[in-house]
Amino acid sequence: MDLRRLRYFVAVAEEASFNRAARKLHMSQPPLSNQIKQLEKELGVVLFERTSRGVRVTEAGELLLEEARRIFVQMDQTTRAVRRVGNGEVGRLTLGFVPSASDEALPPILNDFRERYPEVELFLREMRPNLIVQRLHAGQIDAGLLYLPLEDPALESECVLREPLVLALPEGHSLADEESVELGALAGEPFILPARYAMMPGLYGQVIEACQKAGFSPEAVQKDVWLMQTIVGLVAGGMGVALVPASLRNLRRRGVVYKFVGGLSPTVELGVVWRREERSAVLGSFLEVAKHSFQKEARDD
Amino acid sequence: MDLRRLRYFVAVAEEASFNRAARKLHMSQPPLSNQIKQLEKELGVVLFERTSRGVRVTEAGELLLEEARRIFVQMDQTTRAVRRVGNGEVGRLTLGFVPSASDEALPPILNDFRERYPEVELFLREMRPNLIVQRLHAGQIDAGLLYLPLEDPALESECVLREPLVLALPEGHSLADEESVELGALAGEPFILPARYAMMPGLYGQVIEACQKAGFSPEAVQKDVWLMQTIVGLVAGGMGVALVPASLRNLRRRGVVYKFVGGLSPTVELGVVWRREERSAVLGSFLEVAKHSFQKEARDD
DNA sequence: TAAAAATACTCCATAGGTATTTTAT
DNA sequence: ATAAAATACCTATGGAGTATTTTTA
Repeated sequence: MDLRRLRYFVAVAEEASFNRAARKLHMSQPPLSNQIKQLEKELGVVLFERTSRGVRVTEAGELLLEEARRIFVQMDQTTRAVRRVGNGEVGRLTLGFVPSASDEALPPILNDFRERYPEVELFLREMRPNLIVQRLHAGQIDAGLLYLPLEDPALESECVLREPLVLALPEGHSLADEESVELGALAGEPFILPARYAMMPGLYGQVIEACQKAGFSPEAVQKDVWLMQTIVGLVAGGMGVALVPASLRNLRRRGVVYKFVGGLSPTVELGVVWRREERSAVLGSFLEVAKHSFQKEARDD
Repeated sequence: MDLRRLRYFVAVAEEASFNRAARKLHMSQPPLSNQIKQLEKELGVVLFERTSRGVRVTEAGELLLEEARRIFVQMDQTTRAVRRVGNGEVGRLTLGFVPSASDEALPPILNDFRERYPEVELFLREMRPNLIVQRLHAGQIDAGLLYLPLEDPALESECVLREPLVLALPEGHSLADEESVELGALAGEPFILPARYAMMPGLYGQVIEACQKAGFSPEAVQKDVWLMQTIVGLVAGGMGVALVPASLRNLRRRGVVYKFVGGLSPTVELGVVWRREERSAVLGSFLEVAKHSFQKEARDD
């Protein structure tokens, strides 16, 4: 019993006439009669009482009519629902992110995403970058937000926010009054360095690279500091200097001044990461929004 | 989205492989791939992630799989239900019958019918023959049980019980001691006659006809008596004699004796009546049982 | 390279069209 | 006599088959 015949049946039943139903179905009457006859044969049941001025459904036809309508609304609802899931308009998505992401990058992404895809359930989990990678592999999160680059063939990433590194100095520091500081002037200064993770140069890599380009290796007075807040705290305590993402300036803290780095200032990229082979539609939706909101940010600069 | 494609989809999803699914569906792999592709195109949604060692449903596919299964059970239940209604195994039927029918004819019919079609709701209404005809025309009852014949082109009837007419005499009557009575001997006797209805000779017609064949017209001391019990009561009261269906002998009443009529005894037919153009399946079931139970009765004689 | 899916084509079954007949009012 | 459904026959779309190529682990 296929749906075309069921459609034909409903049309004939509703029009109480093969001719009218055929017209409504944009076909001629004979094949319609044929299809109904085949449906009746298949069911082993007479569905219509044929009279000379039309047609009337039998009791069995009455039942089939009701059920057919029910089946059609179910089919319709199913197609809609499947399309919505397929287009990533509905579903769930778990996102892991490093705390710094919530300063600048995350809020606009979340706003845009919630507006465009209100029926996607979003689960947010703050975590360390290495955990993000691990959980991505395990399929426990669908996307991550962390500092690029990332050397992992199974993962793909794209920049969401590019920001300059700025120098964080203790208030009383000798360079604290300069307008801009050359990175080379920091050779020999005690540095507070962010955490480094295997296979993920990330922020640590950018800081080291920037110093090396300026001709020196930073002297680590403290390393593997996980939270940016902590780094800034240590700077405020006079333990040393640090290179931090510019958005950290939002974190105004007594005893710390931020200085732009002279010359071609080093930058760091916060990016979204996902499993390369993952094809889920909600992820697609999320990535679309994330990339789009990056371009918007870029234009705002 | 037609059901064949949905079936194919379910098979592929369950087997997690186009090849295995094709084998299970008794078809080759390429057209199966085609059908799935067309389904995906129609929905605008990717249903499978194709890998080199098989296939895995996407999130949208997962949803479609669930819904497809639901649709299939619904289709299945619908076909079953429609078949049952179409075969007259389920439904409702209202039957009108004259009181005499409940003596002999009705009980075995009802027993057989309830046994074979336990899911047909049966409504029974005792009524006069003219009402039976009227209600049949009005569609308020589906079948009737009354004394034949019936001259009505819109109705069809069939005999369910043929019984001889017997003579009911008051106990003290001069013929009460005879073994068998010739009908001719009743000429001039005061007769109690059953009711007559327009277009329905019925019992009245048979009595008159029997007497006429015996060479006389019955002398009506009382006519248009509706209930057989009343006729027998009047006989017991000595008001006259009557010809009644043999099953009335079940009604043993003081002051009445029943005598077989000699020669070729007149008979009367109780029959089932229905609208000629009515094609309902439950009616078919009922008529089948009613006719069958008549043949059984006939064999039992 | 081996296993599975995709592509390219060929064929035929069947849905649909046209012409006509049958049926019932 | 007329209107509607059934029948007969024809055409063509599209589903299914075979052979082959592409893809990925």
